[in-house]
Amino acid sequence: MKIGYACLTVAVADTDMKSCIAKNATNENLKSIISNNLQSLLNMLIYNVKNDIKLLRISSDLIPFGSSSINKLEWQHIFKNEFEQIGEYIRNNELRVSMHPGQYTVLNSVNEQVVQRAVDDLKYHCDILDLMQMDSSHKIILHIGGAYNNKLDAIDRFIKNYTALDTRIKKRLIIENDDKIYNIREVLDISKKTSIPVVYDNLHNYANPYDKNILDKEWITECSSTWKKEDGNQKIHYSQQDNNKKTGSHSPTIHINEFLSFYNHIKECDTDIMLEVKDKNISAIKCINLLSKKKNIKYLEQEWSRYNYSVLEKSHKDYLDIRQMLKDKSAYPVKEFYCKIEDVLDLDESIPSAVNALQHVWGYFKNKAEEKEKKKIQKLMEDYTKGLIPLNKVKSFLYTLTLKYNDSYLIQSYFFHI
DNA sequence: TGACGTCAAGATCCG
DNA sequence: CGGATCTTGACGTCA
Repeated sequence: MKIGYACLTVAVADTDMKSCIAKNATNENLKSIISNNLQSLLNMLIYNVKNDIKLLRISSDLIPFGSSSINKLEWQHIFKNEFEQIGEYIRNNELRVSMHPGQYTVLNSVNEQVVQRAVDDLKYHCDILDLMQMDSSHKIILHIGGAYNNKLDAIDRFIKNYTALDTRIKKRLIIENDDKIYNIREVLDISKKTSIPVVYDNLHNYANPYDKNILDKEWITECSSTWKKEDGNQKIHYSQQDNNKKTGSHSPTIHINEFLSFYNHIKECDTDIMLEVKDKNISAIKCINLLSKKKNIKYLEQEWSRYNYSVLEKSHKDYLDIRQMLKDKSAYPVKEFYCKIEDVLDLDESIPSAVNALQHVWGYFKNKAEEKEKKKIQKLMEDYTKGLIPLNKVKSFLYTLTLKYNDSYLIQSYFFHI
């Protein structure tokens, strides 16, 4: 079983995807952006290997306007070697990658131009995986599309347009239930007619159920039979509801207890799990450590080095409690560790606690900072203490110092990002 | 015609 | 001038 995250990282250096707007899409500009993005992708994969993250969805933004005539660069040729190098790295490390055109790639549209653009977009996504020389277990996931007041016709159109696709695309394509239009029953029915593997998305099923009484596990089991040997291991999407937002909105982080009960419910299915969550790699590591057979406290210590200042920001007492929790080097209190962190991060802001954490972080710079930086942080801290400015003003200045002085400990800290 | 979702780029404002 | 903050872009469907 592999667990992964989608498209981008939080608190990982040199993994940013750059882009541009149409009017700036000159060959020169595109070349520099693509070069950056391929290097970022490789850095992301290297980070994933270091952190035991075996699954990644590659951002569709890898090549700006990749499926549009706006982009006239022959990027497939220019960056052939880079793609091959990335593919080799993926295979050598037994990673699995995927791509996912967004809601705006609509294969079953009533508008032929929209369909043509969707086909072009699928080609573009397929080109990337083909250039990396990835086998057909590395998938492209697609939504069914719109309903157009006539779902039966719309489904027929999907099947017809799917059937007309190149074989190289068809063997990568997989479909998922969405949160508004096509529920899992309908997607499975489409699969019956087309043999397309089905990805079950638990939150979409919650938002757009076929039958509320049918359990996740039952759907996942039914989906498993749509996956053939050459498709690789069955995949699902997993996310949790953000209770402060509308139904179907992804939670900021994966809550460990809720994940664990889901996992225990479906673990015999042994699927790969793509997490869809705001804090990306952070939740992936959390879930991986939770289920890891390695059970070595060094992994929790490493996580602690990333979370510690966020905890200190909320509560000095809880900071000490967690340090105590990690004292026994033969133990692996993974559940208690993450539950405690989730609880602490949920606490209300406390100005004295936050100031304490800010001063700790400032400690990394106070000897090398310039005079004007010393003055600025002093002013920011005073203003924050008086309640004149919000906390993130101070944190964002400390983050610019982190980047400027390139402090490797703070760069990997979650303090500036959660 | 705006909302939807998503992210970074671009534009603008501020000291 | 640099940095912070607000707005736009890019996509298609649906109310």
